Amino acid sequence: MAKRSAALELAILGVLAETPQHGYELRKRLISVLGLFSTISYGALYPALKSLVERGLLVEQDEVGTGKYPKRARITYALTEAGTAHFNAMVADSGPGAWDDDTFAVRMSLFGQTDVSTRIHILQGRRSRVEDRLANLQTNLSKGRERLDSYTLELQQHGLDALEREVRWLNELISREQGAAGSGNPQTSQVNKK
Amino acid sequence: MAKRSAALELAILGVLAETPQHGYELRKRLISVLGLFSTISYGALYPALKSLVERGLLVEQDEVGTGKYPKRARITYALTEAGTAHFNAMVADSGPGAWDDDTFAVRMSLFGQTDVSTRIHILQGRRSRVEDRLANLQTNLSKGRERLDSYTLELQQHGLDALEREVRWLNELISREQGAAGSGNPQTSQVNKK
DNA sequence: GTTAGCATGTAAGGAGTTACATGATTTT
DNA sequence: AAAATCATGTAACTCCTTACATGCTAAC
Repeated sequence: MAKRSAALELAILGVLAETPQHGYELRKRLISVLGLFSTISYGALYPALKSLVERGLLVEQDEVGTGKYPKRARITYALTEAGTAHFNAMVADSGPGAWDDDTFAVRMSLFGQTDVSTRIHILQGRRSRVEDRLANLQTNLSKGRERLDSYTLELQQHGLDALEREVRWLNELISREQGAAGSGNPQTSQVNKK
Repeated sequence: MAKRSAALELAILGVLAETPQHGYELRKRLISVLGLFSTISYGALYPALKSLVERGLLVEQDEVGTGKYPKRARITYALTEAGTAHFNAMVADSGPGAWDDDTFAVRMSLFGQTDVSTRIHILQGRRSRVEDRLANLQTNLSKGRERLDSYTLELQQHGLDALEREVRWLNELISREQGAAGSGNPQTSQVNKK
C-alpha cells in the first residue's frame, strides 16, 4: 500500500535473497548495487525491516560470538520461506506501480535471480509505461506548441528525447533476451530504431 | 522546510504570477505547462494554496457574478506584493534542493519571467548537480565492475549516458544564454561535447 | 586517548495520496 | 433526466526525513 515502500521492500528482499546481512551493510549494498536510492535513511530502513519481520518474511538472527567481535549488536536478516515466496511474487507482479522508475530499476537490477520470461515480461511492461508517457508528452506538446514559451518547449523536448532513447534501449534488451531464449512474440513498438 | 513543497509552491507562485486563477484550472496548467507533476491531487493543491494565503503570499478573490455564472463557487488566487517578492527570492535561491529534478524543471519552465544572469546561474547550478551525480556513479561503477552482474551494469550505464547527455544539453543552453547576454565566464565541464 | 566509522534504533514533524463528501453546470 | 465535468475541500493513513540517542571498535 505504499509507493516507494514497494520498491524498497523488493530491494531488501532481493538483496537478502542473495546474502543474509545486517542493516548497516544492507543499506550500503542497496545504495551501491542498486545505486538508485541516493540516500536510504535508517529511519526508513529499520522500520521496513521490522515490518518485514513482523509479517514473517524475514527472520532476525542475533550474531553471537563471530570470532573476533563476540558481543557486537549485529542482527542478521534472512528470508523465510514465506519471504522467498513473497519475493518471487513481487518480482513477477504486474500490479499498479510495477513499472515506476524506482520499482523497475530495482526489478532490473535483480534480473540475476529471474528467468528469461520474467525478464522479458518486465522489460515489455516498462516499455509500455514509457511509451504511454511519451504519447502523453507528445499530445501535450502538439496541443500547446504556440502557447508554451521556448524554455518550456526546450525542457519538454529534452524529456521526450530521453523517453525515446529509453524505448530504444529497452527494445535492444528485449531482443537480446528473446535471442537468448527460444523465440518469443515479435515486438510492437511506437518508436523506430533510428 | 519541505521537499516537493518547495517545487510545488514555486510552481504555483510562478503560474499565478502570469495569470491569477482558481484552483481547478491552476492544477491543469501545472500539469500541462510544467508537465512534471504527472498528478497533483487536490489533497495537495488546496492545502498548499491555503498555506500560501495564510502566509500572506496570496489573496483569495471570490469571483462574484462573472457574467453567465453568477454564483459559481470559484476562488481566484492572486499574488500579493509579498508573494511576488517571495517568488523572486525563490527563483534566485541556491539553497538545498534548488537543483533537484523537480525544482530545476519548475525553475526552467519559469525562465520566461527571469533575466539572463539568473537563468545562467540556474543552468550552471543544475550542471554542477548533474556532474556530481555523474562522478558518483562513475566511481561506484569502476569500484564494483566485477562484483556487479551484467544487468545492474547495463542499468547503471544507461543512467550514466542519460546524465552525460543532460550535461551536454545544459552546456548548449548555457552557451546560448551567454551569447544572448554580453560575455560571461567561460564554462568548465567534465563532459566533452563528443 | 581521541577521532572516525560501525551499528541499531526512536521521536517529531512534514508532505502527499486516496477516498470521501458536496454541489453546480453543461452536454447529450 | 442522466452523465460528464467543473469546483472545492476534508480526514485518515502512510511514508519518509531529520535529528537525536546510544554504544562498540578500529586506527592514529
